[in-house]
Amino acid sequence: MPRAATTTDVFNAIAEPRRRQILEVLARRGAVAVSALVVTLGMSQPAVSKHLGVLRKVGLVSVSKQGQQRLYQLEAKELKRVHDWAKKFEQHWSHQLDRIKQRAERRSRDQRGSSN
Amino acid sequence: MPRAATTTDVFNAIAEPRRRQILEVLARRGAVAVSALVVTLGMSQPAVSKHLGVLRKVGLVSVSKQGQQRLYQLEAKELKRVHDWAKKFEQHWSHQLDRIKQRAERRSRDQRGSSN
DNA sequence: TTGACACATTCCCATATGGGAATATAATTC
DNA sequence: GAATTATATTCCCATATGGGAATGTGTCAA
Repeated sequence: MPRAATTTDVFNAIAEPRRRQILEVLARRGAVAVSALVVTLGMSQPAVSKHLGVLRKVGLVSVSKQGQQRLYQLEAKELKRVHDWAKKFEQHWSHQLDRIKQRAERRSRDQRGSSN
Repeated sequence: MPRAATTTDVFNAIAEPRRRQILEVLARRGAVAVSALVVTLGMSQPAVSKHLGVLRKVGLVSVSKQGQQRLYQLEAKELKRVHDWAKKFEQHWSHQLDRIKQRAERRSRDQRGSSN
């Protein structure tokens, strides 16, 4: 079995850094035309269109026509799914950070006065 | 340029559903041996080992030896990066949900009494 | 030493990729 | 209609994939 298609789901779609970049631009600027993305990202137009196609297939962006332009817009609710998934692990990373902090504190305490 | 390697970063690593599953199991059960994962996930042992290799390369898990077993453990701080990235878009999805709610409320208000 | 076990690695293959180049399509202007 | 502009699609290719099968490696036990 080969790697799953990038259009399989949000997780596969956002694996590509260029596509994450596109989402970030859309988040900042609202509805953006393809040509504007081409300029902003310094990519070829076909490359941008293909990435947008992937993002669209997984529901991360939506399009609307305006004259001969296509305005792409972020559909953030799909990103909430990523957020929610990662959030499951929240207590784990905060616990681990706690442990690191505790160890650091213990070390500095031990250094200040090992005779205590 | 082909697709980036799965070991490139956390985003590429978690694109694979099996690997997300593995992380979830590790989150629930702490330090887990490979053979236990094989049973739990119903995958072949080489498949599990390969996925663990990917997760390890991007720092999502760590290993420790115990006899002939290898115990794998979640390193959650790398997942925090995913969480933080997605969180950037938080206001977007909550705003969008707000707009949906507002529209729904307006509809029901209009239906209850268009004469008001 | 010889097995037996736990795990990692290698070899294989069908398949999807991202990007460039070229081309197609659609809307606008003249 | 013809030329122009904005975008999408197609064709190409080097490359990485996930899984199965087979094999390698390290550790324990007798």
